[in-house]
Amino acid sequence: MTQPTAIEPAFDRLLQVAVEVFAECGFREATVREICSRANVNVASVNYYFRSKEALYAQALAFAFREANRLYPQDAAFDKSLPPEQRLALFIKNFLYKLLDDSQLGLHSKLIAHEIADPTKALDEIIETAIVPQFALLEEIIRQLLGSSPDNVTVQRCLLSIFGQCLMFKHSRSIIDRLYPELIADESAIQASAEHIAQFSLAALTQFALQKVRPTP
Amino acid sequence: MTQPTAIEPAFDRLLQVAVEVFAECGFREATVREICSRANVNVASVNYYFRSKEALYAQALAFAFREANRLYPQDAAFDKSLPPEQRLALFIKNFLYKLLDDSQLGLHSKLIAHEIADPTKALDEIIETAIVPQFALLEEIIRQLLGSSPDNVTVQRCLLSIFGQCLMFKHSRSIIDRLYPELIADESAIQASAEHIAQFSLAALTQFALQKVRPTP
DNA sequence: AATTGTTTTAAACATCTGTTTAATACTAGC
DNA sequence: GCTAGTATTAAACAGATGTTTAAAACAATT
Repeated sequence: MTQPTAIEPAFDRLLQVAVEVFAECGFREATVREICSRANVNVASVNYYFRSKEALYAQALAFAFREANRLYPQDAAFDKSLPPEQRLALFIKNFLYKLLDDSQLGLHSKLIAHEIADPTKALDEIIETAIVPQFALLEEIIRQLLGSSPDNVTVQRCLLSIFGQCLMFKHSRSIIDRLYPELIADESAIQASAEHIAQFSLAALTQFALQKVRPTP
Repeated sequence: MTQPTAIEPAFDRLLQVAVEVFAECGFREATVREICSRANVNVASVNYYFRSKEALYAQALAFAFREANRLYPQDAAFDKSLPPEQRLALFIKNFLYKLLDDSQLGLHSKLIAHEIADPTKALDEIIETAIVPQFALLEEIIRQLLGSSPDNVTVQRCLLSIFGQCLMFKHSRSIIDRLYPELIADESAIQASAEHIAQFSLAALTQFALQKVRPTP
């Protein structure tokens, strides 16, 4: 029971609870009163410590992202000395774990999911700080696997194919929960799902690489 | 300017506008007043013709689904006399077109997208009537391509891989609009994206089929 | 033309929203 | 112990929301 007691200052409690509530409800559905109630704090505190609900949201987003990147860094996939096949598998696994972590951390991806589905002003900054770097890393790995300088749109589409497979588990979670719950039942199931995506994508990419060299004989 | 004039009865105008507004805003964010305003109708009309906002939403959902299935039927992909490769390509193309159609129709997929991201009571019925049949059809095609009775989880994961690639264009539309707008710029770009997904998936599936026959030598 | 049933209307209702205010409680620093 | 700055509180504000009401307008039947 990590209940936010008075031992932590109200500011911190507020920020932490805000991450939770915004992750659950999204910006618009979340209410200041709910946040304050859970943090055992007066309604006026949000406007006292943060300027407004919107400002609190921005700070909560930034906080959640810092935490997520601290716990799920992509540095293994960044290692250029590894073979690209392994880097791809590492990238996908880490990304999926980050997405599906339902502990304190899963909140981060829930925040993004809400933000993507129903963008607020904060989306542009999120894209810059969180999404573009991930895209760039995966793009580099894909180029290594495709070889022989493929055209940009092909790389982009392959990138979306891979991200799409991963994000399916996040954005369509409500469907998977009802139709295929066993695919995300426990950690080993999640790992198996990650390995599937890696195999599936690798198979497609190597096939693409072959076709590139020997274009439709 | 297909502005809803008084020529159509208020009930129909209301239903039509409701689809639009719910598609734009989702159930919770949409307001009865906005719907009535756009339909040139008094606020009380929603509760007069439909019992409540929620009942209006349910009817709007059902209406949009009927329209979508009327304009984008999956009957070509259903044709069992076609080779599975072609059925897969047809399925993906039709599905993606349905998703990305921004005319009167795209509204249908926006409604689902909102519903999946932020489920209401209506989700269960949507899953039954709209999603399960699509899943079943694609599952049948996948089984045909994998051959030799693959285990269920493999089929399920492949299915999610394919749907995930398609849904990426819907659920992460806000990101694609900003980073890769050329991939959905016009009809030919969308068709090319559909063909990419089909090729990508087919490559992976045939590879999987080979591995199944000759398991990791 | 009067009566009936159906639509439409403006107004009000009750509740919830983010935000503000002004008073109170608390906590150093002298 | 008093004071200055900070933190917290209850109450109120102004606006929006879904819903209801009761009166008015309309249409069709007799």
